[in-house]
Amino acid sequence: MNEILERAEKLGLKIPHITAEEIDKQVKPVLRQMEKNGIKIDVAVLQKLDKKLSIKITKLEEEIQKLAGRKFNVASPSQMADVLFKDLKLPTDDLKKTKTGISTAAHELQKIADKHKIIAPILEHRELAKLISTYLKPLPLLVDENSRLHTTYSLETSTGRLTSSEPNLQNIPIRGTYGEDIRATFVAEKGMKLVSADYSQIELRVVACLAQDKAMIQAFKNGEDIHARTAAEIFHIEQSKVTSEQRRKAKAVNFGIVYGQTPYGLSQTLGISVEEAGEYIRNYFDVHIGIKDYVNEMIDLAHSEGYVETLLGTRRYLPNINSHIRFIAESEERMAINMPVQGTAAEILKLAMIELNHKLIRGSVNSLIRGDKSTSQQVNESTKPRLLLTVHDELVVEAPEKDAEGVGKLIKDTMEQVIKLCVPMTVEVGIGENWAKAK
DNA sequence: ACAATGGTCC
DNA sequence: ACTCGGACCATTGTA
Repeated sequence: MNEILERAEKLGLKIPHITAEEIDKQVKPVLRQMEKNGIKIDVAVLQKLDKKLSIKITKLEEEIQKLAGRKFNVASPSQMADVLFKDLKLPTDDLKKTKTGISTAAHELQKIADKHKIIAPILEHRELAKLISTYLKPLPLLVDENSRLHTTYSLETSTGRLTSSEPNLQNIPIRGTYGEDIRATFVAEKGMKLVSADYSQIELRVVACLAQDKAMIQAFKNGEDIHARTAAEIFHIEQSKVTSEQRRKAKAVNFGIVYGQTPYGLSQTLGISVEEAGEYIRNYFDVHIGIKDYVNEMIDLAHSEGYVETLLGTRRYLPNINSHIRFIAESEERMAINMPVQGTAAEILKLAMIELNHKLIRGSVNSLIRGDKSTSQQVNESTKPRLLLTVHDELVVEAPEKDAEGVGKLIKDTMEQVIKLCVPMTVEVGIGENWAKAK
C-alpha cells in the first residue's frame, strides 16, 4: 500500500481495496461494451450545419483575400504569415515566434486584432475550418446502419486517463458559436434520453485531499464557490466583493495549480504581466500551505525515487527529472505535480464506471424506481439503460425516457459514493434528448 | 512518411 | 531564452 493511501486510511476515509492494475482489468470489458453500444448522431442536422458553414467559409476566404490584396492559401500558416507580416507589415513585436517564423495562432492574432480589419475574418475562418474538417465532414462517414458512432477507448496514457480515437469523442465541441449546435447532434434513440453526469471540480477536490490543504478542504465541505474564494484570497478582498473578472483570473490560478503553475505560464494564459501573475501565485501559496507542501513533496519524491504515483498506485516514472538541462527537469517536475492528481481522478471515474455498469446490467433501476422486480414487462436489449461515453470527469448514459430520472439518481449516487475522500465528490446530472440539453 | 503548426476537449 | 497537466486529429509543406 502506498504512502498516500496509508495516510488517507488513517483519516478514516473509505478507499476501495483495489489496485490500479485490477481497476484497469475490470474496466476493459466495460469499455468494450461502450464501444459496441455507440452513440447516435443526427446525420441530417450535422450535414445541414456543414452546408451552412461551408458557404460561410467560402465568403470569408474571399473577404480575407480581398483585404490581403491577393489570392493565397488561407489554411497555410506560412502563407498567412507572409501576408500579415510582409505584405501588410503588421507589427510582430508582441507575437510568439515558431521554429519557422512568426506564429499565426489565434491567441497571438488576437493581440493585433485592432491593427487591421483582416484579423477578424481570419479568426472566424479558422473556427469554421476546424469544425468542418474535424467534425462536420468526417463524423457522418463513420456512422453504422443505425447512425451510431463507435469510438475506440484505450488505457495507454502516462497518467491513467482514458483516450478515445477513431473518432475521438472526448473533444467534441461545446464552447464557441457552434459548439452547442454540434453537441446537439449527439442524440438519444426515440423513446430514450441521454443522461449526463459529471464530477464537479474533481481534480481540485482530489488535490485538496492529497495535499490535506485545510483551506481548500473547508471550502469544499462548505459547498463554497471555489473560484470566488480563491479570488478573495489572491486579491485580499472579501468574497462578496469579487468581480467576475477577478473570479476568471482566480479560476485560471486554480487550474494552474494542478499543472505545476509558473508565473510565466499564468501570465500567458491571462494576458497579464509575469509580475502580476507571480503575485497571484505567491498570495495563493500564502493561504494554501498544504498545496505548497504537496508540490514540494512530489518534486522531492520524483527526484529521490524516480517516480510518483496516484492514490491507488498507478505509477509514472520520470527518468529525466535530474537532467542538467533545466527545461527538461522542470518539465518533469510539473508532471510530478500533475500526474497524481489527474491519475487519481481517472481512477475514481473508472471505479464509478465499473460499479455503475454492474448496477445497470443487474437492472438496479427498475427495482430502485418502481420497487418491484417484476418481469411482466420484458426488458429487452434496446430499452435497457446503457453506458455510452466517458469524457474524463463525465459519463453519458442512454436510458428509456420513463427511467431517465431514476437512472440519473443512480448514476449520481454511484459516482458520489464510489470513494470517500476528505471532501464530498459532488456530481451534477442533466437529462435531455441530446447531449447539449443533457448538460 | 513525417515534422510543424494549429485547434478541439477535460 | 523560455514554460503550466493529459489527449487526438486536420492541413500544409518538406523529404
